[in-house]
Amino acid sequence: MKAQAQEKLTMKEMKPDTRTSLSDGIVEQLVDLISRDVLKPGDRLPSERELCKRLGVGRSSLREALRSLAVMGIIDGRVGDGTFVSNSNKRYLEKTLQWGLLLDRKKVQDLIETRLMLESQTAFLAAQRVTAKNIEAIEETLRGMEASIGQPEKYLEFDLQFHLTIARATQNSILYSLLSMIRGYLQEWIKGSLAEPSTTQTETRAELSLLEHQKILDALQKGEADQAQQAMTEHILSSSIDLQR
Amino acid sequence: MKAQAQEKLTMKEMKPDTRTSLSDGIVEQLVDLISRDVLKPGDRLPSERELCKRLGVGRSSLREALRSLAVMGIIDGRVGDGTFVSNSNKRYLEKTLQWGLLLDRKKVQDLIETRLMLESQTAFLAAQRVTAKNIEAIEETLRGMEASIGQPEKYLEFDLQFHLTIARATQNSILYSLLSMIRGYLQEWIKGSLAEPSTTQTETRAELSLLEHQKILDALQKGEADQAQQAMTEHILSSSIDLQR
DNA sequence: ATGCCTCAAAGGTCAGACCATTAATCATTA
DNA sequence: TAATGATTAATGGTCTGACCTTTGAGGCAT
Repeated sequence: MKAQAQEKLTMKEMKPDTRTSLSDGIVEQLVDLISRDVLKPGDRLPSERELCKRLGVGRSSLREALRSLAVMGIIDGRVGDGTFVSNSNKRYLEKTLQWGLLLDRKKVQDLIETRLMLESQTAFLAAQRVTAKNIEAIEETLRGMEASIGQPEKYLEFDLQFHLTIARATQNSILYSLLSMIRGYLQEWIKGSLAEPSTTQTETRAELSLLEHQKILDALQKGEADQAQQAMTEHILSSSIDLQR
Repeated sequence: MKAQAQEKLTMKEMKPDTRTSLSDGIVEQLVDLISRDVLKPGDRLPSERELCKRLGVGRSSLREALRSLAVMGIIDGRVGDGTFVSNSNKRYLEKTLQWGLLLDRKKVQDLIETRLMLESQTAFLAAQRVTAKNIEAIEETLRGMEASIGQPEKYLEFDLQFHLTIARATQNSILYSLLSMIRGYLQEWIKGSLAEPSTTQTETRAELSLLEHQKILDALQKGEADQAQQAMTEHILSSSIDLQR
């Protein structure tokens, strides 16, 4: 039928089809509210059903809008509790970066290589920017490793935290995010090949590993960037030997 | 009621609550399909109703999953037609810049820093592994840059391809993937701040840029890894000056 | 106070319906 | 025959109302 097509269409100023999808419109409204600080981080949004009535849209559309914001890391839903504005919004990059990497077929060799690149320079940066608090946190993880020697599962976890804490010390969130993902993938792979017999004695390997970590920590404490990078490089190469196959 | 709570819970190996939301599970499945090239860019997904039946989920959940992928720029829905896999590695932000505010200065700085880390070492690796075919492709992009001087849009595109082609030359898909994403984000940001007046003459800047790129190519051709790394580092630092602010 | 129970409200999911848009098909016309 | 217009089936987009599990708060008994 197209009712308005029957009127004389004067052709003057026909809107260039500015129709945006409904849920996108909602996203825009909410982003606007948040960017104008009407909704501050930590705030709780009205319930979905409430928002539906207020915005005059169905719950599907509303939920798709919320989903968008959640993917961007702007809001965060907790079942049974409510939906909240994320404390640190702008997580969008990390989120999509994460999914993006998921798109890749993960080859262990490539992962190790990339990890070496990133983490050696991460150590360099960290040595320059590390705070007393960071050092403390790193020491904590190292103590955890010492305490859990002989328990590979636990040890690996502290190992992971050791490296991530250093990454955090660079104050570069992108870097942290990337390393976290790469190491995460490797972690899974490592666990999978834990049972396999190692060429070197596990005990000896752990002792060596501890020494290497200690060396990295030393360099960080002294703020010796080059030294930290060197120690990290050696550590990663050394610890990757068992994985190279 | 909690049926299983009534059994003797032996506490051995209780899963750390690994339950993920249903739609996130779907996202993972689809991402997996795409990453394994079962679904290639440009392909059309089965209709939503079809996917529902095949995955055994309701349409809401399915749609929320699709929404996530759409926000990330991985798929693209066209009403009345179907949903398609984005012929991608390009559409990252296109949508997102509308919601603005997502890229703050700090993040851009982090991106540049991370890019410098990755790309300098990428040049190093590429110099060792580059093939004749790679060289040819790189030369191609360089010619494109020369030809499109004075047309910032086009020039930027060839610039991007230049760097990505080098990344591809490392034969490390993870590396390529990461650089592609990082550079993609920066690209959008650069475009956004294209109109702003530059301190240096655009012409002069372009000339310099060409020289820098040529220098990198030279090093790659000669297989001089250190030299390539050095040239790349200088280039990135130089070209980032206008962005540092 | 402490712990347990109940219950209302929240987000998550489902099923079925309707709408607007699109592309393909078929019928009409010049 | 070729161009044009109408029909139609399928698609994504939206709405509704229902049910589920989880959560936190308030009341109850200990």
